[in-house]
Amino acid sequence: MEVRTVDTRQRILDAGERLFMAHGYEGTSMRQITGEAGVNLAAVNYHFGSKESLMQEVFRRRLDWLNEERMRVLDELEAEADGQPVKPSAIVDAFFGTLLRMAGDENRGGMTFLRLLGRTLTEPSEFIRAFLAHEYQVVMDRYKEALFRALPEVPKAEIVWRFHFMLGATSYAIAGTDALRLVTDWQIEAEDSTDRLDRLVPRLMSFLLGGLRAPLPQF
Amino acid sequence: MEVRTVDTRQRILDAGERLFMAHGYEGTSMRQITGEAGVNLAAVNYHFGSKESLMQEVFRRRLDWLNEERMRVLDELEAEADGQPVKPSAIVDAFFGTLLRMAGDENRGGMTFLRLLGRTLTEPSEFIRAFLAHEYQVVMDRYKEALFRALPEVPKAEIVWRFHFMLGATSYAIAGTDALRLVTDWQIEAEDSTDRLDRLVPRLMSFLLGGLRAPLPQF
DNA sequence: TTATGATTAAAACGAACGTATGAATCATAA
DNA sequence: TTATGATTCATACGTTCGTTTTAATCATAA
Repeated sequence: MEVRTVDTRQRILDAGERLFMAHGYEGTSMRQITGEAGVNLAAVNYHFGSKESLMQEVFRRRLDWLNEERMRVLDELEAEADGQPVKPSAIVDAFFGTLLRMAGDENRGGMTFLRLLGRTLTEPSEFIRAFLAHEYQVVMDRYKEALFRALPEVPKAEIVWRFHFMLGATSYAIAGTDALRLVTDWQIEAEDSTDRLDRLVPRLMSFLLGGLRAPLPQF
Repeated sequence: MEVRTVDTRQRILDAGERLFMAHGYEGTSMRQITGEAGVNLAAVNYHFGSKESLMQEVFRRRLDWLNEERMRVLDELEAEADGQPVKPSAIVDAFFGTLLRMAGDENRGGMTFLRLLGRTLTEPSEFIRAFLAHEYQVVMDRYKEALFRALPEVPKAEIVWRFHFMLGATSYAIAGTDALRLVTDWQIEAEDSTDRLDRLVPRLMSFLLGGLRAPLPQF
């Protein structure tokens, strides 16, 4: 628990976060990580035990705060609502807005972690899916229940699907700052990256709410 | 160009498609692929040259048809419209509906390819991103232009963003038949897989159109 | 039937992987 | 100052990776 230790752990976590984001879990080697972190190759196994454990720690460091924050905000909303259902827009903002606003906070991983999370949600190795499922379970259930109460006229299965679609749109919007160039070329280049994030939140929120409240499909 | 050759190539492509879908590009080894295909290890390099080229061929085999079909459908729609803008719902269906309906056709890769595509869009290795960008460029531009004309009152940048969000929701909906269990547990289990797909298309379409036509965000 | 080119097969290549080891170095408390 | 436990370091281990090589086998045309 000395200065150097904390520093080394931190440097490894930071490098891992960035490299896993850029090249994926399998595509990143321990030598890349320790190289970028400027520490010895053996440091990862000494401090974290294994590459898998490092990956988990990279996520835990950020998700613990995020999930607590999501719980806290929803608690607040439900307290304010005083028994009444919380507005859908407030629920969506509490879940996705909180996530997106993380990207503005470099101390919480900023864009890097957000993009890592986005890409990991669609490329889960077995061990990472199990880990994420476990970390997310409780929060997910709370938010689903809140949406059920907020939209009593919408079938629950439909809400679950739309939650899923919202997750996808958000993951992709985050993960794909590069893939974005696949869809667009020039239209968005003008905005710099912080400006882009500021505008992304309301843009995405409008889209998500529009989708959530769309007319029900006719089978 | 004999029977055995064609068969070997096909078996490798099928195995590669399935394994890349399940474990990602980096997470799949040539020995897994040739093992599952029941061919010799050297067959991949003989027939495709390298692992990267195999990956590209796995995509090309499906995307060529998909992109042609998307072009054909949009051509038809614009011919019918006879100079007038095509309805947004028709454009969305031509792009995303065509994609989703591929999943019902086992001869075109079915769910397997669709999920591979979905996950690859968020985990692109450099070489794969370049390849997809090249394959998609022309089709994307056509559809963007069609949407610009269909929604003249919406700023172009906004349309591009929303196209991007729609891509994300769709990718995730496809790729995440497993990750889905992260969000839901029981609600959807009841439906079997073909039934699920039949219902997914209208569900997703409602969501996408709701998002596309949502009120513009206030900055 | 034999010659030829295409394909398959077995084996090996060097490189890179994640991990483990044991000695050197550090910070700290006695 | 010395002893002790924590950390860093260089190095090596055994595996697995994608690829290459060389020989065997196949199908086909002369």
